[in-house]
Parts: sequence; C-alpha cells; structure tokens
Amino acid sequence: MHAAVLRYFEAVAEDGSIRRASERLHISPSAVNRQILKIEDYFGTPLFERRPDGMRLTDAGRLVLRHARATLHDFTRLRGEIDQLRGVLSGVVTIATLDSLTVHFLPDAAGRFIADHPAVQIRIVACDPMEIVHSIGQGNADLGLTFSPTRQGGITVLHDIPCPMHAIMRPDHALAARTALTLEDCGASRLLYQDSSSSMQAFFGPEMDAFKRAHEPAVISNTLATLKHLLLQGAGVAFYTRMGFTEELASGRLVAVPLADERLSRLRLSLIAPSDRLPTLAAQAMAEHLQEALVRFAA
Amino acid sequence: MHAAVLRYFEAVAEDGSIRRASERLHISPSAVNRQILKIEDYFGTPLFERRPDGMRLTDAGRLVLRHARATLHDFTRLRGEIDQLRGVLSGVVTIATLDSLTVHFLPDAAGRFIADHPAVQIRIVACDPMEIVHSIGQGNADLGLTFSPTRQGGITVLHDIPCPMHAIMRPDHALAARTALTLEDCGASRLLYQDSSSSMQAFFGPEMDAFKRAHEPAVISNTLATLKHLLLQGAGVAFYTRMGFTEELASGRLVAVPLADERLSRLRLSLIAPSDRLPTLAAQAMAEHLQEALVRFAA
DNA sequence: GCGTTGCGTTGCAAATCGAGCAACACATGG
DNA sequence: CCATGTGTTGCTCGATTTGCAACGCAACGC
Repeated sequence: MHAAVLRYFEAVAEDGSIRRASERLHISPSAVNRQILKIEDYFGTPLFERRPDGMRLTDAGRLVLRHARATLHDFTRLRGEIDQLRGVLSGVVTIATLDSLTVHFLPDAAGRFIADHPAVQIRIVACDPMEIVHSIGQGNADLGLTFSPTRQGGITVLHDIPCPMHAIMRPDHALAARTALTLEDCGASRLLYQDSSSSMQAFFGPEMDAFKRAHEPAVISNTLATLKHLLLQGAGVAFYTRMGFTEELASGRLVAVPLADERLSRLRLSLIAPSDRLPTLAAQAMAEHLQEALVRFAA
Repeated sequence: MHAAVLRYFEAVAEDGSIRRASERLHISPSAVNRQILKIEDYFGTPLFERRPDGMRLTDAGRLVLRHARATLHDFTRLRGEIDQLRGVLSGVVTIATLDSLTVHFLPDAAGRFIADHPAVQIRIVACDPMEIVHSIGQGNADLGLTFSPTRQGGITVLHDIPCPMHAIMRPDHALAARTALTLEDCGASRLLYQDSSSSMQAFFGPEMDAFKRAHEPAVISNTLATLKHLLLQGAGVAFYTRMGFTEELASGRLVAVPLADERLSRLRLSLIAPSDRLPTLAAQAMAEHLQEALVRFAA
C-alpha cells in the first residue's frame, strides 16, 4: 500500500550506503538512488550527506526517517488490527533477549504462545544486554528481556522480577556446598566468563567489573552453550542467573550458589518495550503472555 | 512521497462516493476505483460497503482510514518541520471559528501572524459552535474557537477566557441604560436571534432554549453581519458576546448590557485542538499567538 | 412501465513511472 | 597507480497507472 521509497529510505539510512541497502532490498542501486534523489528534490533539501564511504543522514533526513519508520510501523499494526477483525491474531513479534533465556524460558513461553496464535511469527534474537536496550530504544525490536536498565530514554519497563546472579558449578566443586558466596570467594577457583563487552558495567556494577579485571578467566565465550558444556565438565565456576540452567539445576547436574554482593543479589530481569510508539496487537498479546510467564517463573 | 491511494481512500471515505471523490481529486473515477479495489484485494477484505447511493466504510475500512489520515497528517507536519530547519515556518493552519470572531478578533490576530510568518497559509472557516467541536474532533481543522464545550472526546482545550453573553442594542433603546439584564427583562423588546440550529442548548443551557421558544423573534439570521445591520438601525435586541462588536461598542454606536443569568454570564470562549494527533509546527505557533491575543483581549 | 440519473465496474489504449544494466566520476587505501 | 569502494546517469524495457468509453445495476419520477 505504501510507496516503496519509505522502505528504500529506511534501508539506506540504516545501512549508510545505497549499494548495501539495495542488496538487502533486492533492488538495483540505481533504482534506490533515484528514489532518494527524487524525494530530496521534492523537499528541496539534501537528506543525506554524501561521504566517500557512503550516506549519512542530515537533520532533515533524520526527520524523514522518523516519519518513514512511524508510517511503516503503523502500517504493520494496521494489518494486525484488520486480521484481528477476522478473529485471528497475526503479525511478527521481534524479541531481543539475553542469551540465557533462549535455552528454556523463551522457547517454552513462545511454544505455548504460537499454539494459541498460529498466525503470529516470533523472531527471537539473542544479544548483549546493552544491545537489547539499544534495539528497543531504536524500535528495532518489539519486546526486550534484559537486566533492568538504568533509566533510559525511549523505553518502557512493562514488568520485572528478581533475578539474582549465582555462581554456577558442578556439585562436586569445592564451593558447591556453600549457601552463599561473595565474588572474592570465587577468586581462587577457575573462572569462566561471559564475553563482557565492557559496557556491562551499567548492569552489574563496578564491583563485578573490578573483579573481572583482577581475576583472569580460564575461558571467555559469548555463548551460554559453550560455558554450560565446560561447567558440566567441571571446568570451573561461571556467574549467571538460574534462568539458563533450569534443567541442569533441577536434575542436580549443576548447582547455583547465590552471590551475596549487594548489587548482584538484587539484580532484576525486565520485560521492556519501545515507549514512543504503539505496540502491535501481536506484540501486546505476547507482552502479556511473557509477563505471566515471568510471574510464574518468579514463584 | 506517499502513495496516491492514501489520498484517494480518504477522499472516497469522506465523500461516500468514488465519483464525487474523483471529481475533487481531478482524477478519473476508474483510476480511483482501481486503487480501492487493489487495496481491498491486498487486505483480502472489503473496506467499503457498496450501496446503491455510494460507498460506506466497513469496520476494516475505518481502521484503514484512520491510518491514512494519521499518515497524511504526519506527513504535512514533516514538511513543516523540514521548512523550519531552513528557518521558515510554513504550512496551512485551518481555524474553525465562531462567526463573531471573524469580524475583528481573528483578522486582527491573523494579520499580525502572517506578517511574522509569510510562508504560513491561514484558512478561516466560520461555523456553528457544534460544527466547530465536530471539526476539531474529526481533525478537519487544526484549531477551533468556540464556547467552552461540555466534555467531549478527541478535544484538548488549550486556553479559555471569560466571554459573557450580552444584550446588544442601540444606545437609544429602552433597556440601554441598565447595568444588567435577565433574559426575561428582554422579553418585551423586539428580538433578533442568531440561527440556533437546535443543538446550541449544549452551550447556552436550557434557560436560553426555553426563552427562545417562549419569545418569537423579529428576525433570525445565521450571519452576524445581518443582525449587526439591523441592530444599528435600532431594530431590536440581540444576544451576543462583545467580540463581534468591538468597534461599534467603542464608538458608542451600540451598547452591550451584561446578562445576569447564571450560565450566560459565566460563558467562556475556548481555543481547542484535536487531542489525538500532534499539531503542525505552524498550528502550534498559531495556537500560541491566538492564546496571547485572547489573554490581551480578556484584559 | 420506462426513461433518467446516480452509482461502481471493466476493456482497452496511451502515458507515466520504476527497475535493471552498464558505464562513469570520484575518493580512498595499499 | 591500480584496485575497490562510493554515488550517479543514459538508456531500454516492463510494469503500473491513468483516461475514455461503455456496461450493469438500483432507485426515483412521471
């Protein structure tokens, strides 16, 4: 229904390049270029700066991008609303989430959701906590599951539950019998770190940051699967919440000892959404579904 | 920039007829019809009911109309914002107003406004108080000036000032020397009524309604100009606010005696705007300008 | 009853618009 | 200085959109 230029413009703005955008759009660069030139001519103002390495938005271009995004998003919402008039919930829901929730919690929740709403397509993308708040802030995802962020623009927290950090290890580990640990208690053990792309400090606090700098890990990985495998081999201790290990903890193959540190023990998991636009009906339903799942999990 | 179907769809929905819409759009009916059929095919649902006398929106159609309107309005706002980046305020501001304000107040305010902002086009449409709130509620006008409405959906009151009803007459009229009057006091005089399309009751209250039914007027007109002419000839008494007679009252050619009735003496004039959409930059500037003008007038 | 008038719709031809291809101009980095 | 990245342009072809005229249908008036 809408002019192609909206999608073209958004793609070029995001990719910072006509050629890259055209590839993603499966449209020739010249066609994309002409649409951009045409709309710049319409407004009588350049919307992109031409740089040797691509296109960068001007102030006017940023306004146009905002309009294009709003229009396209509102349109997908419209389609969902019309489908709902026929009695079916439809659309695509994109969820940006922590790695650890992709193991058990999310597949479980999503599975029950699609059983009720077969016309809804769910996209799950795992990424860093920081990327998650960024995705939500930019409106690239409909819902986000991450550690409660420090106050941030463009984000609404729909729900949050306590989600304390634990030291995860095998039952035969020296520290496994303890009922609580501090970070320092773990300093002597072999350590497995999640790839902490520096900016995690905002979530875990300076103490964790200082500890990680003071104690070299045996392995660093950005995927939970790797660390879980190593943990099951008894390779050391990792700092995680319980959410990625529900099965192993239930069966006793791993144990989780709570960390006593102020900040880490009070860590919370939040369900967040973009605040500057109306959610899709599908996203709204999914948000409620996830909220219930979180409440159930917290109990 | 946007697909033509947005404008076509809105026009057809408003006019309730493809042929009438096509005339307004200067496009052949077949072209308009095909766009409508195409988008209905896209959604897989009829968006209009075909009736022997034209097209009537379905529920799905109403959703599409809302989207089309929102998109188009957001687009005109975008153009205004881009113009403002260049330092000029631009766009069209439509003001729905009471007849009486078109005599002196609005032309005065508008004149000063366009002196500052030559790129802004101002559309002034005079209509009944009820039509005004309707226009604003539908988003057909950007700003409205009318008597303070009873709580109404889709409307924000930006400002209001006292605007008591008066009995307007020539200085040589029998009642002209009084400092206050009730409606009943005027019952014996010859009366000039504004065309009260029944629904005025919401603004002036049941007393005025009852009085008008009890006392037959000499003349009814829906234009202030007619009544003003008759008043200057000494043809009788009319009920109006002072706003349409500033010059005549200042020069002493007419006098205004306040009406003591509870409701009529507490009448207020409101500047209102649609509440469910962001105002154009031009509309916003005009709103502030009118607000100042109202404050100045109230003093 | 039957013509008239309004409505939406459709076939067909002309015009317009968008897309792809290949080439170009320019800047950057090895 | 060439190789590689960028945006841009001429040209051609195909898809889309438009206008005109005609059609089918329902309502109204005489």
